[in-house]
Amino acid sequence: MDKNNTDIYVQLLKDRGLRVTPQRLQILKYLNIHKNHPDVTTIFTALRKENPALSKTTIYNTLEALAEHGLVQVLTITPTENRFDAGDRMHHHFLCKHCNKIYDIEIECPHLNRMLEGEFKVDEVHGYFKGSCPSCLKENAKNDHIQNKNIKGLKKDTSKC
Amino acid sequence: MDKNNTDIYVQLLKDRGLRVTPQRLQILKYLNIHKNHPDVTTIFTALRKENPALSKTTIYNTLEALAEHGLVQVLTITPTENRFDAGDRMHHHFLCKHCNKIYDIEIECPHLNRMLEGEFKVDEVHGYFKGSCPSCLKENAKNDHIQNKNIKGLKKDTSKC
DNA sequence: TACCTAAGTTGAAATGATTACAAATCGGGT
DNA sequence: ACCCGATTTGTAATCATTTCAACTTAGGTA
Ligand SMILES: [Mn+2]
Ligand SMILES: [Mn+2]
Ligand SMILES: [Zn+2]
Ligand SMILES: [Zn+2]
Repeated sequence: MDKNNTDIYVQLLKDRGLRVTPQRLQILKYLNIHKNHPDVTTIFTALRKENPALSKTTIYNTLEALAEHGLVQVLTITPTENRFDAGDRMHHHFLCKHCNKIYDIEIECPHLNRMLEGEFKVDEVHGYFKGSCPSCLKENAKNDHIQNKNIKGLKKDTSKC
Repeated sequence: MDKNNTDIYVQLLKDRGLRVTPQRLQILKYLNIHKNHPDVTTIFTALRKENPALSKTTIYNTLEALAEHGLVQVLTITPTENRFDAGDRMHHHFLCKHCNKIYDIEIECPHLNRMLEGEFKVDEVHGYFKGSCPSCLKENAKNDHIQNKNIKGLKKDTSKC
């Protein structure tokens, strides 16, 4: 449960028959501590500080291996780059199209049972919302007061609950 | 209702204050006829045949404009390229990770009301499932019989209903 | 109808994410 | 300590998307 303790990550890898390497431990630990859904470049830039020899290719290779074994999730919520999340617990996500931040959304979902009339074999379930986050809405309201300049695509929501 | 009649697309554009251009009509009609969630290159390759001067940049520009006005949806279901869908009716999608096909999934979803405790302004709701489609499952079973070679990541689903 | 201009289109070049590949290194079993 | 297949690394493709400036056009106006 101690996210800073390397031993648990060693065990997670061993349990899955994956070799234990410093890079895998590094990346696994990073994702479990930083729950802000980083992209490859963000992870790379951060981890390179403690390990200057780290290669970006390793980040790609490692994330692919970890994802294949259910240790990380790949979020395809952005139109451009993949974002990553530790663990395999399904939960919903909200992407703010202004600041590009991804928020965890904890709501009930009847689709979690991962079955679709038995015809498809479902490995992953993703629930994505996109729009404007509270912080950007607030920022926009402030600017509106000063100047009549709206954030692109930011209009009043007229849907009723 | 006649997907081949250009007039309805002209009207859709005019209703939104968008200029009516042959390229926009072409793309709009294409997406309304081909409901297989194509990517930019697929659209480009297809439309180029009837209009050799068409530019890929125009596909990007047009899709962006149409998406902004709710005439098309951008699906970020694949890790690599964006896929597109006509209209703005929300529905779920299934991505087969073997053949890369995207299926429409018609199921009830309680999140369609597009509100999240009033804190976020939700513009889009996406429900994505990923796994193996019936066709690929069948194909895989056949090959398994001949040779003991499994499609990568294709394991038995043990979830109960 | 002829004209004007902002909006749209085009193609080439830049950018950025991801993949391919081959050589160097390393984990873990003997 | 040794060995070998797995992993890491750096470089060079590849591929989707964006930028940009010149050219063209849709649609409003006289
Ligand atoms: Mn998350
Ligand atoms: Mn669809
Ligand atoms: Zn935001
Ligand atoms: Zn398939």
